[in-house]
Amino acid sequence: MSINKCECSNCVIKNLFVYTVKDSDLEKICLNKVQKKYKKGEIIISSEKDVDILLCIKSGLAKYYRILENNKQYIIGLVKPFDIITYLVIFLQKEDQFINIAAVEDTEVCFVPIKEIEQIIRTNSNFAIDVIRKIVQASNDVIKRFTTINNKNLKGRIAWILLDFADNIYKKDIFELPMSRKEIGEMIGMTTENVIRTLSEFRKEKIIKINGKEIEIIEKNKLKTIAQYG
Amino acid sequence: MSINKCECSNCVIKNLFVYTVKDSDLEKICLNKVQKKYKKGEIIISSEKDVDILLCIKSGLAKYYRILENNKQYIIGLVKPFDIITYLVIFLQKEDQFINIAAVEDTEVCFVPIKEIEQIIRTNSNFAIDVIRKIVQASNDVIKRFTTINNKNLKGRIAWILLDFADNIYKKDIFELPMSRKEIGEMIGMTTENVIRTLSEFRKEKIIKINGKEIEIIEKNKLKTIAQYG
DNA sequence: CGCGGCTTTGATGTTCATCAAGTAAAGTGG
DNA sequence: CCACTTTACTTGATGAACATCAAAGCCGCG
Repeated sequence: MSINKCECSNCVIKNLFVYTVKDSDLEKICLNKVQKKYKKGEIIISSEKDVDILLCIKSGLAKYYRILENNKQYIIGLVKPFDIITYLVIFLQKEDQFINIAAVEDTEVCFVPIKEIEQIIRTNSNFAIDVIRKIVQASNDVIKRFTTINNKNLKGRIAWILLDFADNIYKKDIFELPMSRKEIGEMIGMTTENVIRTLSEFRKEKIIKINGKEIEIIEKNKLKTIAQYG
Repeated sequence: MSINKCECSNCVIKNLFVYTVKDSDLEKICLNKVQKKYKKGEIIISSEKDVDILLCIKSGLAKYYRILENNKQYIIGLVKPFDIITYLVIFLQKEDQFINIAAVEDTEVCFVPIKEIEQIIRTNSNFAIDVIRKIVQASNDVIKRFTTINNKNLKGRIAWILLDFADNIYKKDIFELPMSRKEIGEMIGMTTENVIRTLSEFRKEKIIKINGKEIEIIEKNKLKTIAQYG
């Protein structure tokens, strides 16, 4: 992890803060924000600490997850560049906070102290409404993913997540899987062996090509059908 | 469904609106709120309509659920008296809104137009922060439930939900199950037959007594163990 | 009184987790 | 840089957990 003050003039984050934020507020945010780099695997937010920052991804990929009693990870979702990843955790009491966030790829994030954000919420009502909107949206995304995945068999789950990577994360039909087979299993509720087995089946059926971490989707329509009816 | 203006002087809802709400705001809320009664099974919020109200349960019990492509219900959670049940849906665009809410028991709810709430959010920053806090809390509850349930086997799931009814909903170890075996299955991801089978096993092992919809928990500690390790 | 939905139990088969064992890849320390 | 260790990946065999199918009793309701 390394810390740098960032160059606000060309900051990608600015575009994120909705137009409801006044220029003067933006200045304040930018003055106090800090940019950090995390290597693949490093923990960004731990469930053991208070979350006193709003955290936005500039590049890379992160996962948010829960550690269960049996010490297994349950990956709740991924967070990609330009997402603000601590929305679902802000203003939570420390004792209620069970979510961890870690870098899945090398990741650059931008910190803004919650105090700053709270100040803007308090003085700019448009921003307050907008924050609520975004939190509700994020929460609904999670609920939708869970209810979707839980109703699919193993083939359906793998098909679904491959399409998710292709369409929502990488916007390409050929991409490097950012996570291990184990982590994929932890995200869609299946064992490592079955993740591998199912990927292999898709390869044998020539629906995808596999080269280590690289996946190429060949027959997207078949994949869609499997994702839908599987 | 029947509509009545309610008696605000003895309104249980008042106590819900956090102390951050000024008396004058409370007046405004109370002037515009409407109380409705729903019979068991009636739909309170449909995913096909914009949600323009904040909705609080005064008595009874409601479920929020998604209808999946295969036309099955997925029950995301239950909402009990004094909970505000539309937090997770407010300010969502109609096209993103997939959650339905229906009465599980005869239910009395209190409506406040979102416009009113928005007005208070805009003028009372403490209230705005408090709304965010509550939304985040509600969203975390859902995530926690999903990740917990998904990691349990069938016995563990039934044990867990029985304890949930006893400890969080009814606060008694003897209670009437508010829902059918089918609905319970739809909430914890198992078939109706297996809900019944598992309940029967618990009965045979004398962990619970069953009399139709009435459940009495006899061996709570055993149930807790099963819920934890199952 | 009869119909449809809810409940219950048993029998059967499929899906999936677990176990085992081996190969490949990626870190690690001398 | 190479031997070493660990971690990730892969395939097959086995059994357990769970869904599905079937059949019958029960209850509420028009």
